[in-house]
Amino acid sequence: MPLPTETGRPVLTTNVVVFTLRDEQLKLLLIRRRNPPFQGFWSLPGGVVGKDEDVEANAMRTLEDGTGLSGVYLEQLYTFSDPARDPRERVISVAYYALVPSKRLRLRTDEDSEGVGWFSLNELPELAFDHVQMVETAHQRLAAKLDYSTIAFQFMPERFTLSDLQNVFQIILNRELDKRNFRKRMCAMDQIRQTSEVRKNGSHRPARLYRVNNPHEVQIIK
Amino acid sequence: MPLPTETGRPVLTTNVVVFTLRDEQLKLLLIRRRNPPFQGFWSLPGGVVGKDEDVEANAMRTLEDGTGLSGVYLEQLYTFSDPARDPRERVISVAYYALVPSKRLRLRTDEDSEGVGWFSLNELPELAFDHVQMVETAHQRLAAKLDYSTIAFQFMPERFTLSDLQNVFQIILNRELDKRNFRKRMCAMDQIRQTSEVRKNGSHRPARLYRVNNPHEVQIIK
DNA sequence: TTCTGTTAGTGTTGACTCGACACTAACCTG
DNA sequence: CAGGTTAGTGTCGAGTCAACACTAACAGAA
Repeated sequence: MPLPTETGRPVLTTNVVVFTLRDEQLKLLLIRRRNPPFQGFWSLPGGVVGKDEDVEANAMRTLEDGTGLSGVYLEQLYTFSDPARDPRERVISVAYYALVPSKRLRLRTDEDSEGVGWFSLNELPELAFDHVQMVETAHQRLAAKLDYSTIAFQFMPERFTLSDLQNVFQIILNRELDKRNFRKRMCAMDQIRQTSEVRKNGSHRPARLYRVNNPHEVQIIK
Repeated sequence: MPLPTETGRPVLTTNVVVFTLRDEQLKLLLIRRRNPPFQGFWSLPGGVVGKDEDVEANAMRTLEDGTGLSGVYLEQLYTFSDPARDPRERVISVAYYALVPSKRLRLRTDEDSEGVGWFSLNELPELAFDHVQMVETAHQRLAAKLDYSTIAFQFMPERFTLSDLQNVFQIILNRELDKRNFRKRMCAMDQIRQTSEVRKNGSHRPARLYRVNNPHEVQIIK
């Protein structure tokens, strides 16, 4: 299999679906396109992979440019390769998705003026290219992984309450969960530990704070 | 995001992990490399994606070249992009895996002389590039999907016995299963139907033949 | 014809998992 | 101190899952 000459090679890009939780909603990071095609449309952050650049490293860099964060959870999602997905010419995109705890994001209100914004999954604008498909695929994967991995903890700050955690699950799965069963399940899987601290949060009983045992690992359970 | 000039683009290829079941073993298709690098090593079939070619179509074509079969189950596995995975220059590979029923393959004994062969997963030769990693990833995915999809039926011929089917599961999972529980599970999921035929196979009770309800679909169950 | 070897085919039970369900505890505010 | 709000806790029934042993049907040999 001889390698082809440099002409005739498709363009390789990455895109990253960056999820976070804010205001009781699952949100994702979008960038407004300044140039054609799809000028003015919102799109997923992404970049062109250089000849000697690792694809995942490219996605990570894209993510850091968009959020200012490093060291967050990043996973390859799917490679999108429809020949017509970019009207200009053949562009193949390796899509990733990332989870960031909202506490680590600095909140900016003037995001839109910079052409960067966080959008609720329910209220997405029309997206450029095949990015809707990427978002749907990422959401499905995320919801599926809640069940059989410890991925949900990637959204959590260092200390959190069980109610916080339940909220995360409910938002991603888009349904309510039973409080007692949820707490039983979480404790049974032995991935979080009580701290000695509580959080006083208003005019009601304070909540015990927990922390994740291995915050930087995502384990497959079941 | 302006597209890069044609120089500086990485090469894009596909590789396909083609599984079949033969002689009570899970086997996969390998090709002996005629040229450097890794000259003389066995490797997964693959091809270079042309500028205007769909990646999946390329993988499908690769599969047809290797097996003479079309219309078999093919699924994207992962995109491998380590900058050092090809010693020549930057080559990115979108890996797929495929399942073919052995009944549909014409069996050739002189395969090795053609530089093409079926190898048991337990007795793989040293493989070129990062193809071992592709094989392992594919095997894991396959085993996982047995549990929550109807993928196993892709290995079955049109008519088969429950013992045949149990064998397929046992070989892929590499452990024995309980006959009665297995049969209960298979019948319960309502994906196969009895035929009126039986297979007389030797000096013992003949076995009822079954067929798959939707042979061309792989459904997610659970 | 009968006996033997071989694979096909069939149900029950106990352990465990999972979801439904309601009340008390602790704090703040007025 | 009464009322409002969130935190925190256990039981029971249903369903699922794994373990387990014997009979049925055929071919070939005696």
